[in-house]
Amino acid sequence: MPMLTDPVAHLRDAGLRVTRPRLAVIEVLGRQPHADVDSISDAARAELGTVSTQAIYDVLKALTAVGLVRRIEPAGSPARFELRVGDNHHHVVCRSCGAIADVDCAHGSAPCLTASNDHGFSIDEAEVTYWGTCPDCSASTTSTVRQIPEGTP
Amino acid sequence: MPMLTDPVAHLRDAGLRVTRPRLAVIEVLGRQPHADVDSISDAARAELGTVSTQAIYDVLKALTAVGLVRRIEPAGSPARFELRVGDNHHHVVCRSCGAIADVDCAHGSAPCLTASNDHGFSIDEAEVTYWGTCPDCSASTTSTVRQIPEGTP
DNA sequence: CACCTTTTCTGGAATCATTCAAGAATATGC
DNA sequence: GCATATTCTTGAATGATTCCAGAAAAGGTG
Repeated sequence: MPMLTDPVAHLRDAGLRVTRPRLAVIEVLGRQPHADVDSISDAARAELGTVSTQAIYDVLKALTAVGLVRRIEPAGSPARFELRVGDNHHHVVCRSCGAIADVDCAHGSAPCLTASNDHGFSIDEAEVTYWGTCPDCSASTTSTVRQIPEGTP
Repeated sequence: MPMLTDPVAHLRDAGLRVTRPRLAVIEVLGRQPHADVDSISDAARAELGTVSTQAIYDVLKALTAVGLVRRIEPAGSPARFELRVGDNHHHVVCRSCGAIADVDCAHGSAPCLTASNDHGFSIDEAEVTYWGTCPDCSASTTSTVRQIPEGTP
């Protein structure tokens, strides 16, 4: 992962000051991709002892603005963040537990960007969200939805 | 638009009671696709005289649950709703003004659903959001950002 | 057609994520 | 080392959405 080799250098390259909260956030995102603000705060606090929620929001905004971090926001779930990796990947979101995983689009590096360039919009990005059920949730909900315990005849 | 021929029948078919707020919401969505809750409330109130915000939310939830209405939620914007049409279309969202337009995916009726079925998720829907600039915003921001009116030499 | 049950609507308050504001602390260039 | 611009802290505000309990209305039934 070229992204994590030197967070300090990456911050400097982006013209951002190197601060402890920023390094902590980057470090956390390296370990937990798709984390939400809450998880990031918790993990960062575990590392630094204390960080304000504002600082986390500000850091994420700054990192997102320079493109070091990417913000994803699946419907119905708070914003999540991931280290920006060069490749053009998308996400699968679990309908029941909200888990997110990366998915490389089947069409190579520039998937689906060829919308029938409708309505005069100039399109610069195609974001694909796959909705489904994650392995864990599939396992616990065998076929249809049945809450009745096994032993009930 | 087969969807609008008889809202009453559609409600009945879906097993929902026919109430004035529901008819109003459907009627409004027929005229303003991609409306947010606020616009829907306003338009519905203009028609019925008075409707509580709750009623609007409840109606939208009920209609969405039975599939008569589809909820879309582009990042950074409140939820928007559209009458569920059978075809599998996607949306272009304008980055500066938030305008939304429908886009038929270039791949026919089941676009991009062929994600490299990663991580064991069972995928049932692919949602594509195109991000760009709408004609109006493109026009007012000619090349770089310039607010200077045309007549200024 | 009147009645009864279920579902829906009203009004008000609560929640969650996110943002705003003003001052204190800190990183960086000279 | 110091000055200054940027970043972090604390505390409160905002906006969308949901929860709650009671009043009203819809639709099937006798």
